[in-house]
Amino acid sequence: MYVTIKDIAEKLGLSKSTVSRALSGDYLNVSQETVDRVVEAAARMGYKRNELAVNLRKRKSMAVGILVPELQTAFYSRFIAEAQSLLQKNGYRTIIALSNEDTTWEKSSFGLLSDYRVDGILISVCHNRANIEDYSDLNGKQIPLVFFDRTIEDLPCSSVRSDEQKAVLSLMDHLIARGRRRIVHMAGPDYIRNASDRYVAYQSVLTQHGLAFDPELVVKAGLYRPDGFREISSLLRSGLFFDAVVCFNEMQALGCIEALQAAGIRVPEDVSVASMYGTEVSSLVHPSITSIEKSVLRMAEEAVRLILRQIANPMAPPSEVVIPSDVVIRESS
Amino acid sequence: MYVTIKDIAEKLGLSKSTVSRALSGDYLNVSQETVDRVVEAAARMGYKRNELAVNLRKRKSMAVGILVPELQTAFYSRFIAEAQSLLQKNGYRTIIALSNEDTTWEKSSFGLLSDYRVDGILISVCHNRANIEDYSDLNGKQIPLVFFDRTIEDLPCSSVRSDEQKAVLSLMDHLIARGRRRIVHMAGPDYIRNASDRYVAYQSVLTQHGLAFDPELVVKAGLYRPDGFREISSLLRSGLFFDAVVCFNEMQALGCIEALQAAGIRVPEDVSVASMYGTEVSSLVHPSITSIEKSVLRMAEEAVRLILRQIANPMAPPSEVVIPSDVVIRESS
DNA sequence: TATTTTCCCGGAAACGATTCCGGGAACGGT
DNA sequence: ACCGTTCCCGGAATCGTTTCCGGGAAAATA
Repeated sequence: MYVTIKDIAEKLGLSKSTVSRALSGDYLNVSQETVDRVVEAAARMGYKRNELAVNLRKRKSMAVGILVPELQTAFYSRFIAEAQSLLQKNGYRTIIALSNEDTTWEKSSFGLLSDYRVDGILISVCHNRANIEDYSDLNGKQIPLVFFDRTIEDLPCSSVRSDEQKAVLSLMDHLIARGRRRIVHMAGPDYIRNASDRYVAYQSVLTQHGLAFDPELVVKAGLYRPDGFREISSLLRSGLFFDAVVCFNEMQALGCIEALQAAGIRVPEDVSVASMYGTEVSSLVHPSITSIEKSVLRMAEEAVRLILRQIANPMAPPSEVVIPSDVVIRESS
Repeated sequence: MYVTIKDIAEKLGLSKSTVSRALSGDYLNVSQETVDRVVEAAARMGYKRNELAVNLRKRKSMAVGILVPELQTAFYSRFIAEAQSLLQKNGYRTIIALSNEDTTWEKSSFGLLSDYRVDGILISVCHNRANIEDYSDLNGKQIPLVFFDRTIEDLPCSSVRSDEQKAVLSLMDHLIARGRRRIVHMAGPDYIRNASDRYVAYQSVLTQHGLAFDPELVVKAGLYRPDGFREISSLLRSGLFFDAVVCFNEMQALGCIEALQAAGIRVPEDVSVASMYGTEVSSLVHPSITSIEKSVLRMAEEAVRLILRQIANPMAPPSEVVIPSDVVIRESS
């Protein structure tokens, strides 16, 4: 079915070794004439290298995997595009795999990547994860890992994330400057590093500004639109006073705004809403949502740099890179 | 580094063959006791099958590739999720690859997939494609192909697409029922089957309803937000009268609406806007956009069904599946 | 001319699995 | 006691490639 190196060798009366050398550009050990003949024959016969065999033999693949939880969020699709193009410049190909925010899927996708013996993996962990044991398993496979965006604590791996602390700081500074005093913090799952970082920052900003910390203003919510809607609705029913909300993400913020508007509360006149990390959707909806912009490009650059370093020297100590991000003020605040 | 079948064999004093059989569940040719020993040892030693070797030996990979132009559009990310889960149910894994709407990328991604000897590929072609020759090349590789959503004409491959004709029909029926008479048709690139289908349908609907066909109402536009904005702006400047616009996609529609509103024209009171194929963004923006909903699930189902059939029997004649889609009426019309 | 170096190339062993083939042991039937 | 089955298992080939090793011929040096 496929034409192999052996076919070429037989047709040309050469050995497999020579053909392989000619094709791989080992110009020291094969005459120019032979190279020409082989290359010509290969092209004519429609030869295509079997990467499976190459990888098996070389025990590596010149490919890195990118494992993301989902693709709906523009951040991930952009990251993939950027990282892919950077990796390609360095001679690496990419295999994209999904975890669908699910532990089992994640494991199986990781399996796919390691089965194909990728030389490294860029991974953003899925949300509904119970423990980090599996990740140390993954890490135990000796395959270079770089966590990005959603990172895991206490794992001796390199990671790239955005500066959650500073992001929260800027966002809250902005709100406080607008005269807001009672700011609701919608927390995310706390095994995600980002989430805990934000929570810490939230508290420290309050004390910095001499504002009281009210635990009732901290609500744990799911990550999607209905979650935001539900939490804010129940908060409103409870009669608690608040004048601003900082959400975990855009969709949550959307739900918040809908809940507020449904209750006849004006945004941003009565209550300001802001989102950590928004995509273009933030600017499309009405009112458009004040949010933090992650620098996809820089994160991709760092992640690629780190994985390449790790591949080149697996013993290199892991490093954590933190990327600053900007707050974009829009109508909702 | 990795523990192999040979390691297990040596540790247990068995041959590689026996270990392989025990592990692959060939219970006829190996005693239960040996199976148990092998399985136990494999688990204890952390054995992981090298799929590369298996695929090399079996000459197939039990993997199918999904090649999409981009991931920003929710349609593709959803399609991938659906198709992936269906394929998994059938024992296939998936490799996702991107073309980034670029011919060169597409070729290289296709190369990646065929290098890895995937058993089949689901592909949605990229837009800025000059000719279809490359696709016949791809087809010549003897690897089963199924085109989905964006299909190519005149290629002996199976394909799955939505019913553009009927979609245009429903959308225009709706607009005409609303009293619209001069409907602008924003055309897409005509080498894409979807686009030409729509154009034909546009014309036939007009004659069906006894409306005049005005070539000036047909504008060729790019596929993104600024394109919609630009085209409608220039149309407005030209002074041509129209009371409705049917866009190629959601982003284009968004641009249209912005252009109209910028000119002080009300949507939908003065001009209705509708989009072929919208995602949730259509429902989030204000005014929300009337659009056609493609049935991602059904398309994924059909695509997977076709590729599996083609893999099982490469000689099976190609078939074209057309999937109906629904019009969702929102504020913009 | 004899010896060393250089230049190409072939043979063979890997890489890690599957699978065909055949053979020894145990077992039942005559 | 002999033969035919059945049950397990090992040996070896195979998938397509790379790469180490070594060898023969030509070229360069002594």
